[in-house]
Amino acid sequence: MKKLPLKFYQHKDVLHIARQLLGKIVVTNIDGIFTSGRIVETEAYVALTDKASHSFNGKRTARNEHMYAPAGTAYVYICYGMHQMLNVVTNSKNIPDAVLIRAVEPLLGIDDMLKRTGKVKLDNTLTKGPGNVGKALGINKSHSGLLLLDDMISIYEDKASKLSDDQIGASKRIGVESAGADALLPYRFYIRGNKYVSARPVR
DNA sequence: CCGGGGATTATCT
DNA sequence: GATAATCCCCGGC
Repeated sequence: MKKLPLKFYQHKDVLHIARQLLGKIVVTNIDGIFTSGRIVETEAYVALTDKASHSFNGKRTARNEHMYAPAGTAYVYICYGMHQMLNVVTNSKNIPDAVLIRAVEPLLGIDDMLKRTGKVKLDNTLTKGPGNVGKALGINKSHSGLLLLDDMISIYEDKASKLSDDQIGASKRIGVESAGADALLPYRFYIRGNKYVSARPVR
């Protein structure tokens, strides 16, 4: 396996990247512990025009600063005071497009992921939903700003698992009701039938 | 299986 | 002081 190149993240269409990230492998190497998972659900946040994005209308604060970093940077923030949310920054420097990693299918280091989450046995709740992804992979806010080509958090291409269009579903995003009309945009992507996907597709 | 509500605190106004 | 890109548990069917 090889890491996704910067060029992958520099694509101008964040929706395209959100779809292409499905099936890719996230690997973390944190405090000497390797864990990994296959991405099965993502959401795109579109620079400037998207009311659901932290960077809507060019908003820029200490929290979302890394959304303005170059493509291929990790943006990690805390949600509801406790959940560490992993995002991939795309497009180019100062264009705050990002993709939220909403769910993965656990691969390596399942025992360590169980320890981190305090769970006793593997089931679909281990890495279902963005808060659980961050917790299981050992990701926290201090990792925001790291380049995904470094070794702490990286994403690999898995040539063995190419997805066809009919394996990919789309829906409105989750938990962004306050974004008004933008909450209805079909910016959420998932692998159909995968049990780690965080919610049922909305019709 | 599904919906409601509490937990918990960084962040922004 | 209010809100939040969530999660878990509980009760009802």
